[in-house]
Amino acid sequence: MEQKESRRRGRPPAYKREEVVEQAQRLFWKSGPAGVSLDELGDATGLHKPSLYSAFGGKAGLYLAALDSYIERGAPDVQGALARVPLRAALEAFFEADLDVFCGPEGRRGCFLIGTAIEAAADNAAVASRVAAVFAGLRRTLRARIERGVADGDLRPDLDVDALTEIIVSAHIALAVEARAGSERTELRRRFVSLLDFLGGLAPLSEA
Amino acid sequence: MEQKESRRRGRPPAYKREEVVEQAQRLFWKSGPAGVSLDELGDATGLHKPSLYSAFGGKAGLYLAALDSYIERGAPDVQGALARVPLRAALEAFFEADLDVFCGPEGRRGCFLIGTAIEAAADNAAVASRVAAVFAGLRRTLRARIERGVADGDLRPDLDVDALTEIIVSAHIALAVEARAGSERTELRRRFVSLLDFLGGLAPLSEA
DNA sequence: AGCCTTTTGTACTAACTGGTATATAATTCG
DNA sequence: CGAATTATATACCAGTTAGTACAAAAGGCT
Repeated sequence: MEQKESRRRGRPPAYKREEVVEQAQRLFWKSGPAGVSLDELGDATGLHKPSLYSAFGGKAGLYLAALDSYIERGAPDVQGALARVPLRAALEAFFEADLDVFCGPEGRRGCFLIGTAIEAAADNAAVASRVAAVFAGLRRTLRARIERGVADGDLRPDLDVDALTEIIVSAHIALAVEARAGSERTELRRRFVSLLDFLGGLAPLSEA
Repeated sequence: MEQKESRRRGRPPAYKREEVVEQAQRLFWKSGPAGVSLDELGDATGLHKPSLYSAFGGKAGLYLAALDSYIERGAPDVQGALARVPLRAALEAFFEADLDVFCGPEGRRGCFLIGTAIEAAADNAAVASRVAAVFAGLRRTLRARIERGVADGDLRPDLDVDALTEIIVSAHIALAVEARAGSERTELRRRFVSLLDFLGGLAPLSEA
């Protein structure tokens, strides 16, 4: 049995860690890790620098926390979207979930990972390994879903699953980049629908 | 007849503008606009800050010059690659030209425009409009080449040219992002070959 | 030569950078 | 209550930032 952690000694923190991370993530997302200062982060989170420093070990640590939060909670819900059937509905939901995040209420800011982590990955091994892991995981998940589509009879069995996976991954990345570049959500939706129509047209993904 | 510009009065500049822009571009490419200081730019270009300032009007102007230089001279030679026949060879050359730039001798730094301009586009209208123009031009060029492929008999005439164009553009963007994220050139080549095989497999792009 | 124009190099500034020392406030434990 | 512990807030630091003032240099023009 796990017993509830006995209350910590000393003065209790005046902030909730997740809220701080969330605000920091918003700033990093908008301006990139290099474009945000500790002062701005302090203003936005309400924390003063010493608290930020003791809680996260500095700007790099705070950015890493924001990245982990994105990976665990903020990123598009791939699993949920891909649970749908048939395959076409799953992929449509996948791309729509992308746009929910990339063109959400905060504006057209693209993907936090693709947009900022790649900037930071060059000189931060911890970031680089997370980026690699996320891409690898996405490929694995998509390929598994497409293979299930073949098993379900949603897809012609003679198509190259790896190539199809790459097409979907590439479209995902391109959506993130073009959202960030300012494309309208409706325009981006038009594109992935056109892609799915194309794939469906040459090897119909059946409706059952 | 144009007569040679009479030599300017005053002390002649001790630098060549293009060389300065080239060095600045190298730095911006590696670390992003926000990650480079005027001091670093001064060191790398050999220019002192007042010269940089009078020639480009500050960091933003220098970045814009680097971006324009990339668009005009540094970016992959799309026209040259797409001049080949048949269509498959043209697209192969197009992606190979991408990799020449994205994974060139300077390392895996991706696409200058996709990697850095998107960071800067958010708060710089001049950058945003260039990014939009480049993407639009690339789409136009690719679509025209694919249409020619249909006319040449390289491609089944019933396929959706717009969707095909988007697949190629998406692959181009994804190559840039993944190169930046650290993927090996051979791995990236494997991907676009697999994509072209896939497209060729379902609607053979004839060899003649 | 001597004047004009333009670039160069040094030195400077005021603001900002990430990070920290220190004193104080809030809480638990005894 | 008082001691121990943890967090907060202010003030500070040394280094860096983008940008500038100014005098000297280098060329053309007459």
